[in-house]
Parts: sequence; structure tokens; C-alpha cells
Amino acid sequence: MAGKRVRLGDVAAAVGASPASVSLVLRGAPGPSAEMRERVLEAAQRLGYRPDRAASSLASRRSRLIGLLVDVRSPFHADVAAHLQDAAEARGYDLVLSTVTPSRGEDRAVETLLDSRCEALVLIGPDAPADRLGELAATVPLVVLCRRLEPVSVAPDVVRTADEVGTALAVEHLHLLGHSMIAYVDGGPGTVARDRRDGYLHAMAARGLAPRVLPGAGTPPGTEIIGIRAAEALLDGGELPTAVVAFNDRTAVGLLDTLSRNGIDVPGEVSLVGYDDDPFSRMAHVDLTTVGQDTEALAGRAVEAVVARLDGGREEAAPEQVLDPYLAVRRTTGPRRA
Amino acid sequence: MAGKRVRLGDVAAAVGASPASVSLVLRGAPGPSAEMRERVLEAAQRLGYRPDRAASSLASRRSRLIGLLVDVRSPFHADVAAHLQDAAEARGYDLVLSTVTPSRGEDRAVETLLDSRCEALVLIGPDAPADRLGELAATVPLVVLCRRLEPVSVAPDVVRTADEVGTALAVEHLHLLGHSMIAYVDGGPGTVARDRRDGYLHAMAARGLAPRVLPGAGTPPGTEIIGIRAAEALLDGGELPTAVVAFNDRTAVGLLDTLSRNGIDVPGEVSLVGYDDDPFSRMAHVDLTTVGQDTEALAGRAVEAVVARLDGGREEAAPEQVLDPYLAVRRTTGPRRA
DNA sequence: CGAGGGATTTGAAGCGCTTTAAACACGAGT
DNA sequence: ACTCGTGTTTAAAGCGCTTCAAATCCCTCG
Repeated sequence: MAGKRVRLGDVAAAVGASPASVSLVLRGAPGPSAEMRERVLEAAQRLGYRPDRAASSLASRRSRLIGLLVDVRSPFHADVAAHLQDAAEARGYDLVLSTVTPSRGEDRAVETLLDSRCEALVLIGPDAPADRLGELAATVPLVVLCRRLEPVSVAPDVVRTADEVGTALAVEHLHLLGHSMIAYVDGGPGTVARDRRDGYLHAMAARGLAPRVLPGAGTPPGTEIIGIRAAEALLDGGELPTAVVAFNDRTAVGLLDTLSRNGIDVPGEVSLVGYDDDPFSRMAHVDLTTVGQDTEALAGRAVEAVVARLDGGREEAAPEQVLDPYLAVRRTTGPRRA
Repeated sequence: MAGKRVRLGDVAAAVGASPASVSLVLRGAPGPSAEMRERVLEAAQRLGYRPDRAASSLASRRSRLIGLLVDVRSPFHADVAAHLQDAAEARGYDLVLSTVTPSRGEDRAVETLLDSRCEALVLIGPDAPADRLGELAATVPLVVLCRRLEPVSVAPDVVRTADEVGTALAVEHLHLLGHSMIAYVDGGPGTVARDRRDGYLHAMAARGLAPRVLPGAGTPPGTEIIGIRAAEALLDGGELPTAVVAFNDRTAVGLLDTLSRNGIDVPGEVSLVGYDDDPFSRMAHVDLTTVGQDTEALAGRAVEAVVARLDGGREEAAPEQVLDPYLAVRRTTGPRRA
């Protein structure tokens, strides 16, 4: 049990072949005959051979490491990270995480990743300006996840969800339930907020409905506070809409809470849709209808993009990949009351 | 800029010394003279030298990798992971994460970590039985975080928070606010739930107060549902306590919600304390008084334990390290109404 | 039956760093 | 002047794997 680790050479000796052949077989490289493959694989299995990544990475001059920038405070990021982990592993890559924290900005986190010899970087919803990302993309294969990006000289790969479709889905859902007075609570500045609002506006226009957007700016944007303020504005503002779409779940929860406290039944009097499918939205007493992103697919596409660059020899960024969000219908939406 | 990577040899050549000396200096090993140190450091800095981990790990037969098992769905785990990352980096170690997911049990995740040649493992709140962990501890230096462990033949290091102190803090806080009818909502089976309940019972007994424990079993334990049921039981059960301590925040939120819906003011009529300091507990409309763990300290101690084994030559597990939790007083607790 | 050629296999040279033992320098001790 | 010892520096041998040119094998073809 405590014997020395099995090495490539041991496997080679066991099958009476050269280390070179064994290496070839183990990596699935072309060359070795079917018979050789079988023998080597059997022996490797039997001896419990585990390649030494350090040696292999040194010899091949490849680290097979993908650097990932996440904000660990976000459950969404964590979720994507887990899926990336799996997807990367399946392709023979490992992940190096670097978390951005209050004391540790994006730049420093990226620096760390570069230092650890990552061959490619995946950034989840980076805040850096587009041209900064362009510079980075010129240095290393880069995938920007969950964010739209203006054109830059050296474009990174972009994989994101169609946020405008998400809010459109919400509007469609509500419209089908008979609602026509559908308000939207905005999410402040940022490309994501813009996309979501645009989706709402277009969807309303397409149905000939009158939009009503409540401002979402304020500090901090995208939080319950915004929802609380919006609810108050709604309650003061004369006629109540029969449905509200919020920029995100936190805002929606603020709305939900304030409306309930003021005796407004959700979804009886007002239907409510959030965005993000946050874990807490699934909690029994919230059970919020919301729009979510397919984190597994996002992760899968990101890894594919990386592999295409690293192993597939692709040089240019692929065209932006835009995935569709899903609508999770839960308990905060219902038919318009007669 | 795109020039070849600077190697150890380049630095050596730059200062006219041997690679051996440079290696010694760069690792802070004893030997080199002060003058040599200075010259080498200056040159390394100037050339922007970055050691190649793969090469160094191959040559030194050390990976300087710490494997971490987390459940990424838990924000608490994520938080600990981030701090571990920092602490490990400061000691010259890197982290390899392996997430346990529904499709990927603890055993498999640990297997992955072992495969990636980690020198030590840190498990956050593992579910595995004690003797399974004992076996593992016999194989590799092991730190068990956030969980009490019965004695086993080969003991891992254990770093955890005194859960019994946490609920005691809650009771003390409430008692100081004038409450004497303090109920507790249990968290089902498991050592953590037991510790928290015991802390409550002892604290009540110590103050001569009559305990009242509401069952927390049910599926799934530790969720809002449990809190909802407990609140209903409380509302049906004659006299309402003036304060409730819940096994965790999710349970507390279930309570909070159900009480509010039934017209019970929190904290006016009933004060409420949760446990975990979950992110959503800080949300504006929840603002739950709760007990939390010092994740940074936990992470720090864990890394110290690892380093003591790996670099300090310690062979045996250190005695269990038990940290104190903190009480975050927020808006759900208040003085007992006159 | 030998040459030619594609399919396999392998010897050997590293990858960039650590490490060990040996070399060296220099002043003290005799 | 010469040996020693202490304190520094370094040559050289790998670490376990990949790579690539060169060697070998096995057929098919003329």
C-alpha cells in the first residue's frame, strides 16, 4: 500500500514495451496498434498507474490549466464554477480558481491566474472595461462569460445568455395569464440591466401593451431595497399594475415583501417575476417565478471554446454564443383576477 | 513582451552565478551569502522571473497542493474556500477544489483529489462516517473542518466552531433582553444539530429557565418547511413563547414568514434568532439576528494544521481546535414587550 | 526473392528546477 | 607555511514524462 508510486516506466516494463509506447497509448495518441493499446491499458489499470501531472506538464510544456475568475459570494458563479470543473475535467483540463474579493480586485485576481501558468482564462461577468478585456485577450485565450461585449480589436470568445429573451419570456408568460398592465423594475446601469429592460420593452411593444418602467438606480442597485422602493412607488402611484417583472430576484423579493406587508396578495392581486433563479427564490416561502440561466450549458460552451483554441488550433474568437434562458414558473404568478 | 519565458538559468546567467545558488536564494534556503541574495533577488525582479511550478514540483517531489472538498451549493463553504485560498497562497500552497454534487459523492470527490497528487486534504463538514475519515487520515494528512469527530484510530486534525456556544450565545442575548420563555426549533439528526440543541438546553438550565424544544425532523431537515411547521405548532399550542431560537437561518426564515403572515410581529411579540449568518439573512427585509462562524479563522487554522504536518514535521493530529462563534444582532430580536 | 513503403515501436534528448556531494575560498590555529 | 574548519558556491545527476527522429517490422509489389 505504501509502496512507491507506479510510474510510466513500471507499466512499460510490465508489458515489455518502451515508455514511449506507453505514453502514446495513455494519451490516446495515434500510432500504437490495437494490441499494444490493450496490453498497456490492462497493465496500467492493474498496477493502478496514475500519471504525474507535473512531469507531463513539464515535458509537454503545457499546464492544461484553465484559470477561472469568480466572485465567490455569488451562488450563480459558484454554480457555473462547479459545472466548469466537470466540463474541464472531462476534457483533461484542470481549473485554477481566483476569487475576487473586496480586497482583491479583478486585475489582481487575473494576475494570479496568469502567474500560475494557465493556458486560458474564463471570466464570469467581469466588470473590467471592454478594451481592458481586449488587451487581455491579446495575451491569452480568453472566454468572457455572461456578459455582452462591444467589439474590440482582439476579441475574446463570448458565451452568454440572451437576457433580452429572459424578460421577454416573463412578459409572454404574464400576457398569457391575461395580464396587460405589466410594470418593470429596472436594475440600474450596466449592460445586463440594459438588455433585460430592452427585452421587456420590446416584448410589451410587440403585444401592443403600454410599458411602465420604475427606476432601479440607487445604492446598491439590484438589491431588495430597490424592490422595496419600487413597491412603495407603486402603492402610492394610483393604479396598481396586475403584474411586475423585476430586474433580478433580490429586487423581486423586496417587492414581494413590501406588497405582502401592505396587504396586497401575490399572486392574487399582483403577479411577480424575478430574474436569476437564485437559490433563495426556491425557498418554500418565497417560491418565486423567475428566469434562469442554464449554467451547465454556459460552462460547457466555455470549455468547448477553450479547447477549440488550445487543442483545435483555432486562432480567432468564435462568434458570440448566446444561449436561451429558461422560465421557472412558481407560485408568484397567476391568472389575472377577473 | 512575447519573448520566451524567463528561466532560472537566465537569472543565474544575469548575476553570473550558478542555477543552484539562484534556486537556493529564491526559496529562502540557508546557505547563500547576503550579497548573493541581494544580487539574485534584484535580477529575478528585474527580469520578471516566475518559477515554473511543474518543474519545481517534479524536482522536489512535492506538489504543494492542498485538496479541498466543498459543497459548492453552500455559500458558507464558498466563503471558507475563498479564505483557504488566501491562507494557502500565503504559505506557498495552492488549492485544488473538488465539489460534491448530487451526481458526485464525497468518496468520488476525494478520489479525484488524491489523484491530483494533493499532499493534504481539507474536508468541510464531511458526511462520511468517522471511521471512514480515520482510514483516510491514515493515508494522507487530513483536516476535518466544521465537524466534531468521535475518536478514531488515526485521528485527522479537527478545526470547528463551538456550536453549543452559539446557541448559548443566542439564549444569553435573549435572556438579557428580558425573555424567559425561549423555545428552540431543532434541526434533526447529525452531530451539528445535537451540539446546537445541547447548547440551548444547557444555557436554559443554567438560567433556571424551562426549555421547550420543537422537533426539527422531517424532510428535508434544516429548511424553511421545518420553520413553517414549527410556527404553526407554536400558534396552535396555546401560549406563544416570547422568543425562538432556530437550528439554522433557513428554519428561522420559515418561522419569521409564518409568524408575520399570522399577524405576529417580530420582534415586537416574538424575538427570533437563527444560526449560520447566511447571506440572505442580511437581506434588508429579513435582517435576521443570527449566530455565525468565523470563516477566516477556520480557514487559517486549517492551513496552519496542514503546514505543521507538511513542513513542520508534525506526525500526530493536533488536539481538536474549537473556535467561538459570533452573534450578529440584527432586527429580529428586541426587548420583551412589557 | 529483394526492394519499397506504410505502420509501429523505441532510443535518447530534454523540459526547468532541486538536491547532494564535492569543490572552493579564506582566515584561524599550530 | 600548512592543515583545518567554516561558510559559500557549484557541477552534475536526476524528477517522470513527452517527443521526434531513427530503427524495426511486416506486407505488398515487381
